[in-house]
Amino acid sequence: MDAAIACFRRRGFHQATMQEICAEAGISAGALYRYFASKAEIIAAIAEDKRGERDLLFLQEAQRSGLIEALCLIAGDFFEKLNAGDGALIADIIAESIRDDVIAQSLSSNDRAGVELIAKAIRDAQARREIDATLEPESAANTLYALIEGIGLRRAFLRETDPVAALLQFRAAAERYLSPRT
Amino acid sequence: MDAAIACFRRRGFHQATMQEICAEAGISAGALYRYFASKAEIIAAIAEDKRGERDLLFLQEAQRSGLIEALCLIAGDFFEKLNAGDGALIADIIAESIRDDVIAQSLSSNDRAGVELIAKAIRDAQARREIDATLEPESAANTLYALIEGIGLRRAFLRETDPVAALLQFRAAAERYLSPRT
DNA sequence: ACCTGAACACCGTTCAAGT
DNA sequence: ACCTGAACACCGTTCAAGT
Repeated sequence: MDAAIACFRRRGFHQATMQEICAEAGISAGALYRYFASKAEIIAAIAEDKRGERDLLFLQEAQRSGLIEALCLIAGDFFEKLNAGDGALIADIIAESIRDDVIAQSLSSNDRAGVELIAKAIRDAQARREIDATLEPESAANTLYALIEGIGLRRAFLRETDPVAALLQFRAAAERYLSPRT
Repeated sequence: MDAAIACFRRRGFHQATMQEICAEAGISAGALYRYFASKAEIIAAIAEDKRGERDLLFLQEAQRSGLIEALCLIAGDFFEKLNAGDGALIADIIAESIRDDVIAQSLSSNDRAGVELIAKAIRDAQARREIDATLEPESAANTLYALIEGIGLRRAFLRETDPVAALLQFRAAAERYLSPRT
């Protein structure tokens, strides 16, 4: 899987060949297909593997510095990845997920867990009167996720991937979106 | 190009073959390569062709019903497309744009024109005191675009492509984002 | 039980040959 | 000048043969 990550990052999902991944991993094509049923399944495994240990960090930051700082942690991470050249790969994963039900299912459970985590932090922040109490937590968490991904992909597309500028844009939008109504 | 659209919609960008497009168009492979230098160039031509006549409609709606209704026109259009099954193709186009500088350049000029259009409508709405006057128009236009694309792609990924629900989500977020500060 | 790597089916692209 | 379609180089995947 490390070999596949290296190859995909270097050449993108569709450009990287199974032969290259085999060479990088030091195994034959037959052996690779013993562990992954297809090329698409390799992405699914990679993406699934990427989340997890960040969850704890997020909740800690939400308690210590507030919801928006915690969101900026996630957003900043994502923008760094895009700036490092993973944009096309991320878009490939999205495309592959939209097309393939099996991949979508294996990724969306992970995604829903992330949304639930943010929703929980939103409820905490509402209890602390830090943000608007009339926001529906799940829906707001989803919207914030969409905003992060949308800003990141747009910036990759427009070749404006400076992660600091991207984070400023997200922070400003999130503050407006979350601030209490009058 | 109509043949390519039909094939891409039916099977996706990477799954559709040049042979299929040739058959659908009723020409040979050689003839196709007389008009398009590569498969990637066909997407670029399609995407470039898609905008244009909507611009006038947007400005009229912005004048008649306000900025948010006009934005909902664009967003609704986009969500309809995703619900009709174009999500994977759109993600493919984004991935291809991020990877390929030539495609990115040909698409981004069109994209910038769209952002400029929204920015203009934002300035008008600010003059009418309809929305927050402290928003920077270009940056806000970009953020709204990112929000539309982010919501749409996320919903396609999560298999929740009902365009009415998507539009409600966008409208609520846009209202919060644009409303005057206190 | 697990791996190898040649072979298979198929792809995007080219170009000599036609009209 | 423009088109045809067989041929080329190369891809993801398989499977008989090895260890």
